[in-house]
Amino acid sequence: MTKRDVFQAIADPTRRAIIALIALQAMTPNAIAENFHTTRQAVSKHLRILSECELVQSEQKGREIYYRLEIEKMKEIDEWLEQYRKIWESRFEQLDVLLTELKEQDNKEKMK
Amino acid sequence: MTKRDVFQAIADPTRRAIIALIALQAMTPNAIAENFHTTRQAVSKHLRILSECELVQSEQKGREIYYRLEIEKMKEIDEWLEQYRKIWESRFEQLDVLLTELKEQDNKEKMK
DNA sequence: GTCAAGCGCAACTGAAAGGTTTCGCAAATT
DNA sequence: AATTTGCGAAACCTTTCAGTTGCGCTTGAC
Repeated sequence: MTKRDVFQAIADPTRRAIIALIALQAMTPNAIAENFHTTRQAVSKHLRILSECELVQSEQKGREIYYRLEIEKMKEIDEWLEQYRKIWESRFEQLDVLLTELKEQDNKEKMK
Repeated sequence: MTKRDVFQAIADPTRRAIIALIALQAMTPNAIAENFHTTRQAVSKHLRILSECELVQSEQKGREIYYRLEIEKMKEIDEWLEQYRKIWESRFEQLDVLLTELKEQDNKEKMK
């Protein structure tokens, strides 16, 4: 019900571990819980939070429920990061220009 | 003192706004607070959290303290995202292959 | 039909988070 | 020297969160 946030979802280390776990193949809550030192219910709660922000989707198979990562949603984080990537890339370019200039200067020195 | 996490730091929307604000130029707590509907003290608390995980660095100038974004630290998020970026890029390639095949098939149809 | 397995949901608990208010300190202003 | 300004830290309050326990529902096995 509460509007969940992707950033809030990935804030918890257990949830990031769950994401990593189901990234390649869908898993059931029990199977996920076996990988941690928590109960199935705790995992279930995390899965609910991940579902609410659409980072995860579930599919019922008999009495089992498989959860899989909605990788598209991860792009949202990537998009947010993009603005800062631009900054550090531009700084790197500036550094690169600086290094190139220094190199050229150094070469001129050697030519003398 | 408490070991802070970058992911926890960016979980709060106010902190993300602060990050965006000081990304291009360092600012004082008061100047930052003017942009939000909170007190300087609240901003100060956020800055402390951002400092603890080294996302932000401060520099004293007289009685003012300027906070600037440590953009290098943002790469940590990018690195975490990298593993998932690989996944969605590989899926895109697979889709691309599929589309190409469909196109070729379509061309063959037209040749008839 | 009976029983076990696999779940989600609700209630409870302790800890942490975000915000406000108050205080004290240091640097600039007068 | 006295005052103002800019700040962090501590105390406090309220809300949220992560985890446990207990319960009830549905599905599959016997």
